[in-house]
Amino acid sequence: MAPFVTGRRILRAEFSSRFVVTGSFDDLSAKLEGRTIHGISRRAKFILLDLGEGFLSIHLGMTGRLLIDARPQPHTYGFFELDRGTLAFIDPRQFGKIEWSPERVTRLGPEPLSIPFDEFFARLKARHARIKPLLLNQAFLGGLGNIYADEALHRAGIHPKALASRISAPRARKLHQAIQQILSDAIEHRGSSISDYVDAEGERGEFQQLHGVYGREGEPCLQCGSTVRRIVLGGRGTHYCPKCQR
DNA sequence: CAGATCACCTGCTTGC
DNA sequence: TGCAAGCAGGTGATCT
Repeated sequence: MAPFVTGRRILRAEFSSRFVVTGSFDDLSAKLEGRTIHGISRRAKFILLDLGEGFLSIHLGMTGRLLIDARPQPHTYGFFELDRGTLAFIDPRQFGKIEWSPERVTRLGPEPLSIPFDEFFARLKARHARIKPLLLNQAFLGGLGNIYADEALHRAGIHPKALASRISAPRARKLHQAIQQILSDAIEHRGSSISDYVDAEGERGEFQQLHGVYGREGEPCLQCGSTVRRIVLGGRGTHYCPKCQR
């Protein structure tokens, strides 16, 4: 998306969901219209448009899409007309968020792809919590979601209910590597498209075909052949191999 | 503080 | 065929 939006001016911005945009639509439009997009970046799961004196934060939630030059379609709750082209935010469930310079972006934990092992291990040791829900806690680590938490734990051979503070250094090392590997691999395959996710051009990802446990309840573990199980942990579906993950 | 439950939404799948 | 229940990639409030 960077080559498409960098240096573009926002001519018009329109919003239409009280759930996606909290506060006044007109106030947000007024903040955006006429500004130039200096750059685009990512912090955890937030897409950030750098607008000079502030930034626009876009979170895709579960079903959000941010599309370049999309055709008109239902559930479009944010629409940006640029000096060249358009951006559309589409989100059927409206769990996504569009916000102006929100505080919450500053309260996120370290980036999983750049946190050093020593810091990761120290943070683990400080927590009396089960590892799976902890990995999903965005204040602990910013950016892991349900799919990649399950996949990373599977690659590392760690049970999702393991207590974070009791994970040994060698196993923490494996987990740290597994998290970085799974994210790198997923990015290389352009993400996991289970039902809704597409990139800015509307293209689906392919990584869902390489999931080891996520969405594979009742199927054999590709490592050992045991049956993949699904439990609920912290309110989230959790997939793991009972033999590989102790 | 950990963790469970619920709530915010729509839409698809499953089971009766 | 129809309908209700269950489930979904996220996050945050509230209660125990």
